[in-house]
Amino acid sequence: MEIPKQYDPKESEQNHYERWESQGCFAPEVNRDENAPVFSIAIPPPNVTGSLHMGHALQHTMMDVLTRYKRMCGYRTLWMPGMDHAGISTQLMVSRDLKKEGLTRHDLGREKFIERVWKWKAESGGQITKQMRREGVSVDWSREKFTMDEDLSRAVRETFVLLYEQGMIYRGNRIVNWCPNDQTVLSDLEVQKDPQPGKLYYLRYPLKDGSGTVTVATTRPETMLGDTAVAVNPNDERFRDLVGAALSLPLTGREIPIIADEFVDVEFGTGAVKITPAHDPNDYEMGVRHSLPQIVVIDTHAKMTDDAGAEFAGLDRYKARALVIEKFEELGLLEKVDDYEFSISKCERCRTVIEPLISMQWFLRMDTLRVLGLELLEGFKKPRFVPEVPYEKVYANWLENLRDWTISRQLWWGHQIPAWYTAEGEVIVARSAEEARAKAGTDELTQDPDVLDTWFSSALWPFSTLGWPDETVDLKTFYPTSVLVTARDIIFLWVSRMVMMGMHFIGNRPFDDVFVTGTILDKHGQRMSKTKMNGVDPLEVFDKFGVDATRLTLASVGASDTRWNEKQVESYRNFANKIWNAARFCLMNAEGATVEPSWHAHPASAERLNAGVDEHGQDARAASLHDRWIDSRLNKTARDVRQALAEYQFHEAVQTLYHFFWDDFCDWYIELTKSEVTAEEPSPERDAARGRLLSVLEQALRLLHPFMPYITEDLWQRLPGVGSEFHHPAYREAAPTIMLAAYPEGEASLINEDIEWEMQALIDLISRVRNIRSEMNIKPGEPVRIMIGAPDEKLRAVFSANTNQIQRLVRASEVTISAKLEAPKASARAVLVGGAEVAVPLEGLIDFEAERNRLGKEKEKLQAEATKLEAQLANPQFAERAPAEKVEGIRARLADIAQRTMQLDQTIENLR
RNA sequence: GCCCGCUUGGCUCAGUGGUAGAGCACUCGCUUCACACGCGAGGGGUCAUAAGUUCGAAUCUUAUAGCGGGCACCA
Repeated sequence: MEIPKQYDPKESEQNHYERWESQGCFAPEVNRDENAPVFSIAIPPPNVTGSLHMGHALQHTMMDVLTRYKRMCGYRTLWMPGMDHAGISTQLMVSRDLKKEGLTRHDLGREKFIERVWKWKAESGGQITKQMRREGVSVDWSREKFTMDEDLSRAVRETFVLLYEQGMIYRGNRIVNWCPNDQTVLSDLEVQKDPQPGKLYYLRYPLKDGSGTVTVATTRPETMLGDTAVAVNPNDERFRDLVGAALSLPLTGREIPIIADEFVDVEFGTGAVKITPAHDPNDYEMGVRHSLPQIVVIDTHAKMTDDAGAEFAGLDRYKARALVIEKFEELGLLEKVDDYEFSISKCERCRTVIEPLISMQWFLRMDTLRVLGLELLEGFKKPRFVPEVPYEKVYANWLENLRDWTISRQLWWGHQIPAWYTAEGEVIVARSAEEARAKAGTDELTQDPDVLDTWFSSALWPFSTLGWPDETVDLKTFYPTSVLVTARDIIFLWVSRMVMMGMHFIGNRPFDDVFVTGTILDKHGQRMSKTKMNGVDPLEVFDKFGVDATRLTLASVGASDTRWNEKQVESYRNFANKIWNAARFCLMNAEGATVEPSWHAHPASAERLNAGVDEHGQDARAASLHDRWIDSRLNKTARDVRQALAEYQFHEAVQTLYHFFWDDFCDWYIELTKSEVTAEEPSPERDAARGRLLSVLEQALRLLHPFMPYITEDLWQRLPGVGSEFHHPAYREAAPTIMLAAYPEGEASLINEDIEWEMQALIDLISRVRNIRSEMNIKPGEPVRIMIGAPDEKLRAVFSANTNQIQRLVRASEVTISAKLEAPKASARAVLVGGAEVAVPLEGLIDFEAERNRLGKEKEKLQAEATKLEAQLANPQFAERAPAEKVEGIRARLADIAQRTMQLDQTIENLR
């Protein structure tokens, strides 16, 4: 069999995904066990306009690891894919295309425009789904959803109608965040505060009676044209006598009162605040409290209205600002202008400065909904946030302070609000136009032109995708989902809303756990963003290092933020290559052997392997130390990986697998089994060793598969003897694939600490001798004799059973083992565990002084440790209060050090 | 302003109340019949600073500094 020396990720990435998908391996129906436990994930639907970025790749990797792992464990597994219609983004993107043709959406009209958007979606939308296939995600594409699909739209209308009927949705004239560029209202969460240097203007308002002026401070002088009061704190001595007095508002000739309100901060500015109820959220509230009139002076295009006065009408808000200041200066009413840094609200999408406006919009009342979320959290600890700190607190805190949600948007692309108006202005909310006409008793209806906030439909995602409002099998089976994997920036925008909607409509949480991933930063620690152009394209990383290596890198990010480090991907690329070459070795020596499906699950295997050391080497088939050792290590690895994944410790799982495969399997097991496996002549022993090697590899590939789907499948398919009988029992009928193989159990009975201790003694021996070779500058090809002294009988047995291996791994010509070491004076020595010693006779090669120094250094190290331990032991309170096992451990360690030190002393003395 | 997180070898990061870990980088030696994307052997950190709790703290508490993030109605 020809296998190249270097792993080519592209080839295996091309060869398996299509087969997995077309054979239905991703669909839960592949599982034929009716009683199988269920695992489900709803993907955070990417925007239809989007393309794959690191954040997606990160989340998708984690979700895929979990999904593939659970599937291999026999769960009925559904990872639901889909996309979000992304109202504003998509509308803007299509509008931009139109602009190139010199058109606006208004030229086309609503219907044609929407047709155009659908056309765009069919042609170039959803690029990301192709890119996701490259990632290897095991989502069930046969169930793919889009938030604007008819069934999901129906769910949206249903929820809207129900919420309206329940009095939770209302329409009202409120102050809202308005984007003058996008020409739509935005929710609080779509607005970003940007700190900016600006000016604080101090304006004088004359008292009507001419007895003086009151100075107010403002960052937005143009809004003074809409002022309807000046407010002071009722406890402010300075203004006590002025409350109730009238001011003459400059430039307008209007008369406005001075009112008292607790809200006013005595410390800030002058202590007197101008109140513009129509153009500031706080002023709006205060206006409502004091029944102040609302004068609209800025329109939806951020231009001044006629009510701003003839001089200002039609001016842009910033031009108006300059003019207001100019006028105040002329009138001698501009007291001063200070430099001032403050936060300005901007549209998250287009960065235009938000204009607070009073506008008729639809709102969703949050008072009862947020209580549902809080009760679920406080009463049932659901969802469980991982990591719990800080997200649970942040989430709870946000729910506590939640305000009503502005759900209408002045867009065309989205779910049009299912509300109709009669000629008389009566509001009819219905599931369809027919229902509305029936309810209204007339055909003369106009539907509300607005659409719903994109996040409204996203909030329904975990159940709308499963068929709600119908009571489908999918809904019953897969809701609540098992876990939500997401970035922290949409905890409020999305996570909390899914919880509230899920509780309200299904009466149950949408997911058990929320795993919040870290963020991948650029190498300077900055967030990756389009505007900064500092993003790393995952597809380029795939091309350069392979998908599997990238996935390992991403899985290692876990829950904390990490700077992008290409070196790390490179090292995992090397790991993939290591796997490739280990398998290459196994396959090059596979003749006469096959993988045994029952190898690890065989009822007798544990018994057989733990039958005890066969000191006579009678059972050549399975009694070797390294065979039983790799078994123990493999099962411990499986156990640890399972545990790590249960706690979403992806990094831990990757580390465990990496070190098992590279250190245990490649560096030791393959090396120790090589002499058996590479024997020239066929023999039952050789073929048995080959079979064991292949079986360990096969198990290791299964362990790695959730993280590295491509290379593991590629290699697994090449193993002699693999088939559907390797599958988890739930998948026996499916065509052979590693993705349906049973995930190794991590059987406790196969984890054997005695065996691991024995193997560790062997590893130590080999390492110490190699160290001597290296330190003594013995040429790699030069054979040495080694002499081992071991008073412990068990250790002697371990070493004698492995003399061949020792010879091979340290290039020894001869290995002698005795209870007491009697080596020539001219030897380099090392002290081992259990009072054992090793000596390498080096006639003529050894510099006695250098060797004494080398041993002296080792002794110093031991002494330093002993000093610390003794001090600890000498403390009477330590012996008294520390747990007995700790004290015992330290005593034992000290005894060991004492023995080694004594042996070192003797050795050093002998070298004189 | 309030809240939170981070600060561990040159770099990127794990970790933990009881003898400091990995990968990369570095040093030395190797084309040893799976792999130079490799093999073997090494060097390197008083775990930001200070005080406290404890028999014992890098790990818990508090304060400080630097960095990062979230929230907030300061005109």
